[in-house]
Amino acid sequence: MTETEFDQPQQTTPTDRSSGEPGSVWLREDGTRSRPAPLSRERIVDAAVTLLDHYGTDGLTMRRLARQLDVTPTALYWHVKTKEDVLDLAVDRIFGDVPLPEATDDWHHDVRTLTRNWRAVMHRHSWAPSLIGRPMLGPNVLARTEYLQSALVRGGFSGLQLTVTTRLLANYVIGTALTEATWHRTTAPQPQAQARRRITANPTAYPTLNASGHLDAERWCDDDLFEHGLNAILATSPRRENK
Amino acid sequence: MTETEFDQPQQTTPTDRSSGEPGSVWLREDGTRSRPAPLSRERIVDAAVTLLDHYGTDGLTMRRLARQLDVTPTALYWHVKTKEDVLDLAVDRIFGDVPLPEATDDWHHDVRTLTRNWRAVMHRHSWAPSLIGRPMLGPNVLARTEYLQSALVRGGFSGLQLTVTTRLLANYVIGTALTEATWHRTTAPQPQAQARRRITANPTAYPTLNASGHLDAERWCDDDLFEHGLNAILATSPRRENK
DNA sequence: CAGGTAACTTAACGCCGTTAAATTACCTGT
DNA sequence: ACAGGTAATTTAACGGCGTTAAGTTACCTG
Repeated sequence: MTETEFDQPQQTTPTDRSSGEPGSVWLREDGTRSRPAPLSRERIVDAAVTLLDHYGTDGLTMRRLARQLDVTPTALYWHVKTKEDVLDLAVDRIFGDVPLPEATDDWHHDVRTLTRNWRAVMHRHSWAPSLIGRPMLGPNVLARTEYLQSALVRGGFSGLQLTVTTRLLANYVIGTALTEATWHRTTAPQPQAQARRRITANPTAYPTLNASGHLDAERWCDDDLFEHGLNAILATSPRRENK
Repeated sequence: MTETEFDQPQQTTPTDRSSGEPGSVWLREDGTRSRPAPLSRERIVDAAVTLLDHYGTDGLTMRRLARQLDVTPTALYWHVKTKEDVLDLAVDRIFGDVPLPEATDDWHHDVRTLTRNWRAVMHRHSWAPSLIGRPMLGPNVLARTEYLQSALVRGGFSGLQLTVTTRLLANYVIGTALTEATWHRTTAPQPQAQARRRITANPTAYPTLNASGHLDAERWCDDDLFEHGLNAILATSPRRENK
């Protein structure tokens, strides 16, 4: 970072601080990656995702983020208005990692592939699901919604049923990712064992849980359970055109 | 205000302090009831829920919590090991507010009522959904799961399908509550309008979203959408015994 | 080479969660 | 009645946090 003398591209700043026209933030498409390391919104978000993956939500700190970028904490505030911005951008960033498969004539397959990819990304960044509790309005999020709805339209959905099924699918994925991430992050076997003990200790209070094999966590894997739930949703198709 | 707790004397404490024997804190010998209002775990959780309802997740502070209880911040740490404990207890507390309706012979109706109540509680405490990203092992949470699964068993579910449908329903409710709480808490019309503008500005990027009426947020109310999604799930029953 | 602005640093404020030690309140046994 | 012990709370303090205001440097332009 010592060679700062000869770089002329000087991209226009991506920050519309405090009064710029909205949306200009997302529009930047410049490909000036010849720059060594001047610090930019993208680099900040990249580092943020790295830290989040590594240390979790509580582990992301403006100070730690700055240290990782060899910069003073306050330097971040030139490119970003607040820490919440960083989180919003990080969420949308990983949504951009969800591959949108090419649309086929089998819309069932398309929906399955999209939701599978979506859940996989959430699973890879287990901090993300609980952060979805914030306005999901980034371009990557919107692109995913667009893809999902277009597939459903191809499947014959429209009107009320289209909206219902879109939300049903999205909320199922989100809820699944949230609970799975929680359970997976609870590496400590202690609370799980405690809960199990509490259930088995009170067979009168939890008769069904004891009898249904709900406790055998390893009985079925999460992937299969998710897939079956997805099939159940898709079985409510308005028509039976494909497949 | 309303003392709805104090039952379930046999349940062991969900959090044991300092790796000691579990339950020592909760373990209430009947003789120690004479104290007027000294500060207890219950009072702490009550105040925490109040603060969360009023100020949101970020508004809950150990110091503010203590101030509300006319106590020094550090006094809380006698009854609670950490702030995370408070959050866990608060989540389980509001789960206790979900009424478990009396089981009827119409299991569809029972499931609908339970999930409706569940979603209503989440809607009343909009901070809760994003906090579900933590081990949900409290007694109230387990009671709700027990009720849901018993209803499904009555409906003829078993084995894999039972687990699949349980998760499908639970994750649908959780995801719905999370997204709805998010959207509802975003009182600021600015970001919503921004997103809408971005969608309408790029009709080629978001053709379906523009054509499907996805933008007309007021076209259908959330309650109806949730209910229809629920019906779609319940339509995948294994048998058609009731209704 | 002067000036202006973009990018970053220095310094500081107030709040946060949490610990350790000191202090008070309360019950019990003699 | 009083000594002693334990339960409950306070006093004091530490380090880290997000963020702001003001100062400083780097760099492009004229």
